[in-house]
Amino acid sequence: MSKQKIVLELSGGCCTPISDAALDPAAASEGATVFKALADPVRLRLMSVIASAGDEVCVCDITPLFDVSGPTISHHLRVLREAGLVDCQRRGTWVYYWPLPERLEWLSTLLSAPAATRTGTAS
Amino acid sequence: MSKQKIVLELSGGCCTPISDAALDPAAASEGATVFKALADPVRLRLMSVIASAGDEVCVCDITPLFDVSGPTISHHLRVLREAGLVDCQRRGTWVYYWPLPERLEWLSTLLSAPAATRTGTAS
DNA sequence: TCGCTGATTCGATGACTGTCGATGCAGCCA
DNA sequence: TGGCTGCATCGACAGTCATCGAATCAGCGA
Repeated sequence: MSKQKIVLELSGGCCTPISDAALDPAAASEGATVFKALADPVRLRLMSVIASAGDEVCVCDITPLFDVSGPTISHHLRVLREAGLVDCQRRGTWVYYWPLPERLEWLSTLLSAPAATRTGTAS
Repeated sequence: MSKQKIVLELSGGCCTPISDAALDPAAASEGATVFKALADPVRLRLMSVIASAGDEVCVCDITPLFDVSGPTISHHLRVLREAGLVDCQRRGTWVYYWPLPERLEWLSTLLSAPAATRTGTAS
């Protein structure tokens, strides 16, 4: 749970018709949403901080690492949360965040073999 | 640097300071740029079409697959090109695009183990 | 209960981005 | 050479996003 191994392989198929192997628009839209969540330096670092911690991280430990205001951090964390990349829980005064690795794995799959997602991408 | 199979581990240690394992801002900025290039449904499908073809693809074969105008396709292709995800060459009347897998591999690395990039990109 | 701290939400704003039509450039063919 | 086709670039515009300060909510301790 706090440690996982990811093995991925790039596939370089050579004979599949492009219109057949390509991502369908629905999967592309969902994928783009998740990529968009990581398409910001602050959010990418946030994700990195949370993921590399291996365990849950308190917001109060995250905020001082960045040069933006608290509300901005909160906004970015929400984007990551809505993208399914992290989840959080309030415990007393503090709020803790932890990564959801499945989503990252799904992204890796999308990157390595876009065609593979055609058969099952229902969220 | 260009391996075809990637095996990585998220650091599950309980004692690593998060600020130590996290992506440095420079790497985060570069990563965000590439993610941003994929953070659009049209571009993600474009990338998928080009990557899944396994070979170079003519723009004239790409354009009819999408519901946007030619200039828009051209714009998105340029974004992918500037992100280092694809490259192109004019051959006679037509322009051909092909994928640059190294960049996708680099992204996969970033996704699987953000901390791993410290050894290569730390200032 | 009251005040304090931590985190989120709200509203506003400046900057960026996706899209289009018009235009320009490169190459082919009659 | 002149006309045609394919693709890129330009300029404009509407929509989205990152960011902030102010306000609000949740929980703790005196």
